[in-house]
Amino acid sequence: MARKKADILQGTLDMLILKTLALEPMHGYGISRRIEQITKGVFQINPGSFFPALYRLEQEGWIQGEWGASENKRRAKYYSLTSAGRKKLEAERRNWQRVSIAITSVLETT
Amino acid sequence: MARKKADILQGTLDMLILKTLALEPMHGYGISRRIEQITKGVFQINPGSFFPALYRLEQEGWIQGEWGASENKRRAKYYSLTSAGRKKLEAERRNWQRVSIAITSVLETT
DNA sequence: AGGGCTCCTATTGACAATCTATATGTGAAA
DNA sequence: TTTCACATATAGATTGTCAATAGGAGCCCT
Repeated sequence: MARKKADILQGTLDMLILKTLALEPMHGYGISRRIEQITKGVFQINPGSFFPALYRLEQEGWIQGEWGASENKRRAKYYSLTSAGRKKLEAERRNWQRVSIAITSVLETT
Repeated sequence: MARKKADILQGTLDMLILKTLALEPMHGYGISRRIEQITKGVFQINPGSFFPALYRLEQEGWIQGEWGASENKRRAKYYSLTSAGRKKLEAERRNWQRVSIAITSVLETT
């Protein structure tokens, strides 16, 4: 049985989380659901990938979390983008442009 | 010291190699130089990534190699795309479309 | 003849980001 | 009281990159 293809392009998850938080602060579960919705299910967010990513981003100082309560009255950790995170997002976005253009140029070579 | 950003988006190298071989059979070194040229140096092909990738692709039956001599009379292994490889390339290409559209849709959400 | 350059293939070991699988708790609804 | 959606989290395996290193062989220059 051939192994399933990765859901998420390695390295892009961080950017997607940062971008989602650039719109508004949100708790982890909410971020993941939002990404799934916007991508129409193309990305299935796996908690085993997602929480380490959140942790990573907080460690780097790009987001910061604070415990609170969700709309459904459950305990939830709300994350918001720091100003360093905003810069990081811009850098990631530029890099994505560069890379996706490069890939496209190879694919379109005749 | 922050770790250097990956040159290549993980998972896309295989597609780039398949696409390059879809144009014409070529030896490994030639493939890597060609990708670097087309991407204007955005992708720096690392032999430590590249040769394992070639090996992988041959194992899967998507390309096949044959020893020969290069234009410069050096020993070189020429690879060509198999018909299974052609199908694989199409699948990878479709997947890339899906994924890059999904990422773009997140980045453009306001 | 010797040195250095480009061509061409290759391996080793480390590492980071993903995956699968599993775990725990809580509020609301049936 | 059972079930479901919400919400966070960890352990262990896998995989594809990376950095570093290696070496032979043809060509050119002195």
